Amino acid sequence: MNDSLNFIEQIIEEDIANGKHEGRVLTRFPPEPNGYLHIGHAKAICVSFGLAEKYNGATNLRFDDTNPTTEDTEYVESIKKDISWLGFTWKEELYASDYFEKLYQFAVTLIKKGLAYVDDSTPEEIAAQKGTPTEPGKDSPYKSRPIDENLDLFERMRNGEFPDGSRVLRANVDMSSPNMLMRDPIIYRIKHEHHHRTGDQWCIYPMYDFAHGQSDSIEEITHSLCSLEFIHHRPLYDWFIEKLEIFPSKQTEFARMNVEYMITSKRKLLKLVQDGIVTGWDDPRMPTISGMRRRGYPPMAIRIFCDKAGVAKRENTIEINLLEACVRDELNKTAERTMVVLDPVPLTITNFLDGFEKLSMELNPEDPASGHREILFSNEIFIEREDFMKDAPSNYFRMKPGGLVRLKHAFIVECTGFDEDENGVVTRIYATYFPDSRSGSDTSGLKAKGTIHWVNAADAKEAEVRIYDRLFTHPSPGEGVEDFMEHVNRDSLTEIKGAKIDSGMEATTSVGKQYQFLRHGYFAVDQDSKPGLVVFNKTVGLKDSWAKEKGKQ
RNA sequence: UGACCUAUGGUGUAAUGGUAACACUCCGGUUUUUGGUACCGUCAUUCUAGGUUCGAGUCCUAGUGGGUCAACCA
Repeated sequence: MNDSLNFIEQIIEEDIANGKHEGRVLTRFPPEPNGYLHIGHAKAICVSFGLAEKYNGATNLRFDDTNPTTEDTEYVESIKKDISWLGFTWKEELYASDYFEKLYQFAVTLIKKGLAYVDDSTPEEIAAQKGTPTEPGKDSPYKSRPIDENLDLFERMRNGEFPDGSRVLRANVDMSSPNMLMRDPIIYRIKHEHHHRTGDQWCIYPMYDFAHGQSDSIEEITHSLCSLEFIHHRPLYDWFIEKLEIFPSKQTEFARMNVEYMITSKRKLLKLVQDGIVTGWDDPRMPTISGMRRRGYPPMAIRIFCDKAGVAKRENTIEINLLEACVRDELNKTAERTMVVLDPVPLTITNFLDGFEKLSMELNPEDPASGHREILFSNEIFIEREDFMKDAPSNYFRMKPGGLVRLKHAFIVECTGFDEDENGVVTRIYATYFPDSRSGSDTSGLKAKGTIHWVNAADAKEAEVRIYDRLFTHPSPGEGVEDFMEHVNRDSLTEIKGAKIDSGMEATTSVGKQYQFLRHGYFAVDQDSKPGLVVFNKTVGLKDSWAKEKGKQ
């Protein structure tokens, strides 16, 4: 594989070489249970779980549930499902809320050391004290409150004696620091709110900065990997660990992955759902893990994609075609082949008389072990409307009057004519077949430049096929416009009702099963399928060099 | 009038002071009973200017561009 190391791997290998933490590697994935996981989370998961896996370590799944206002158990299950689906296993399932008592004691320790104080200032006053990035802050009038008073007040905060917002606990750091986060950050706030796990046990809750690093430390996380925007938090992360004299977890930041035509903002994703642009969080067009799963992206393709995108510290936007290339690559190896006609036009084989012929179709030419399936051929079949042209250019290798074409897995046929309606729309095509040109035992000596797929009319079933285009018309949705909704592609879904599949194939379908529709692309069976009507989602198309050729004219 | 992060083909990632490499895209070609797959080929004066060095993408200095930081969110 690739023997060069990314910068985090270099750090880890150096730590191992130095015998740090006895060479142990323990990472964590810390989602907040307030939404669904998306492609950006997939990247974070692949980095934290992947690195631990690589260095014989482990990863804890820790829900960062310190804000009861927005969080809910409902999300816990979907997050666990998504991580498992990606193929990762966590060592322990943990919750920051498990540490509320410990965290409270940490805060008491800080107060006793004169490193935290209760502040009675209003939110507006605190904001004013903070200053701006270019101007230093000013000390709060409560900064020098005596330790005993702080201890008493903090305990009374816990006991519920004060209303929401009336007081906070602040770390006593440095209001003149150039790093805004070091300007006496709030570490506890009062919220008389029901928590999804601790119920009404608490009415004060720790802030991110006073929960995350300490949770890492409690679990003895060796490498706490997060995205670049947390880099300013690191001095504070280290400050708490130093002052509390607890296990020295280390935070390392890497750039989050952006993908063309995708958004990962929770607020924007929610807007798409609420406005009915998509049918839900798991709509196959959504960049959520559940959406990609429904669309038919194999988990391994997503993992390989994240891996190929790499790990570094600069802003990046990965091309969507890398993701699609990974999906095709995976599906090419695993998807069962089948012939499906999306836009059917009947073809009559005029010299094939009554009855039918049994033919054998390989399930996957990339995997000889996959075997074969029997299909029927008769004098009445459907072919793809776009596989026939009345007046075709010489570089068109498909069916055209007087031309030869191979019917995949069957025979070479010669087009002898066609019917059309008053609008010039072709309603039926006629051809003769060459009995000695049967696939696998062709002795005809004929050469057909093109091969097209077909479905036998007598046993054809109708299916619904949903074709997806990008959800946005711009690779960076929202860029250069006031509202990202201006870049929504209002035509991202095409529903095809009368596609033709053969009954033998229909019998093999089950929700989630992936197929390659020959010459079209990869499709997955959708959960909306009903008895008698299979619904497919188009996962991704095959590369189409004919479309490219046509586009040149 | 600040601090921090960052700068290598179209995109992303390597090269750890010694011939700028790999993947995807693009373009061209070979093979092909999927216009798929597979395979081959083309595509870069490493942001700028100085400096250190026999030698700099890499180290130093200054500039420039991009990003982040002023939630009782995470």
